[in-house]
Amino acid sequence: MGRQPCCEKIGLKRGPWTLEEDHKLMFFILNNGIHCWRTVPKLAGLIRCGKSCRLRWINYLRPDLKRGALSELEENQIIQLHARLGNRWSKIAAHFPGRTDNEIKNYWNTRIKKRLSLLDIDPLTHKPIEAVIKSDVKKEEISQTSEEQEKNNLEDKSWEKIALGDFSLMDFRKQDDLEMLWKGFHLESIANPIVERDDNFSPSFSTKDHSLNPSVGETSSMQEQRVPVDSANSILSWDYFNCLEDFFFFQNRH
DNA sequence: AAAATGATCAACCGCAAGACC
DNA sequence: CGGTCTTGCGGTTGATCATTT
Repeated sequence: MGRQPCCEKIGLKRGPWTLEEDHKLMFFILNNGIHCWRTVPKLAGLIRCGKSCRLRWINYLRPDLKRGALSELEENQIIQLHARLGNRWSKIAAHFPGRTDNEIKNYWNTRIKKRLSLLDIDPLTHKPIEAVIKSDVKKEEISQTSEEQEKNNLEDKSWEKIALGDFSLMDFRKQDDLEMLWKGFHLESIANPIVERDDNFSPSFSTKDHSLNPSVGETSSMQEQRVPVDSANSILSWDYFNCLEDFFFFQNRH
């Protein structure tokens, strides 16, 4: 016997929520809290499934939601976190109070992915696309000469400097140099910007926690457990991406 | 002005994990 | 210990709005 559906779907309303539905759900949750999503629609007088109500609450109605576009700082943090955590959107969202996993996932898919692609960075691996292709080829090669190794080390060192914010080595007027470094760039090994906190980190953006007492939200205790991930542990600055972006823009104009 | 195309994001779906009995 | 239920997650879809042709 297969699993039963989360709810009886026949006759249930689907699609965009109306203002009236939002009011009903919000009024119910703020007055009663959530004990079982399955029972919420019935008790709140909604013709929706519990899953739909849960999603609506988490992604839209929660009082602690942060509205508006993500800041550049947040965007940079998302990129760094994605490099460490991959597509674990709920884990990433846990670092951004008031933001939802859905929001961050959408932002990644519609904006950051494109931005990285424009910079020839593979959004999956966070490595330059050409380097990814090259590394695949290299896997098939049995050995590498010491001379080549020495050259690669030098290239890596240069990127390390840049990642650390030391632009003194870079002469952006020489595109050849830039391309040479670009090819040798290995983001993952250099950047490693965020200490893995998966296991000891605060519970994810659990709706259970704050939804049981939505008026309180998660402002106090949960936020205290969160560890800011911005500058402290970050070796790689997004500034240098912007710098490259500006550089290419400048080059294309001339 | 209309059609085509692209961008955005809310909402849905199926699956997996954990809780419960 | 196994079956069922509930919740949460990540991938995907499709409606809507904006921009381009």
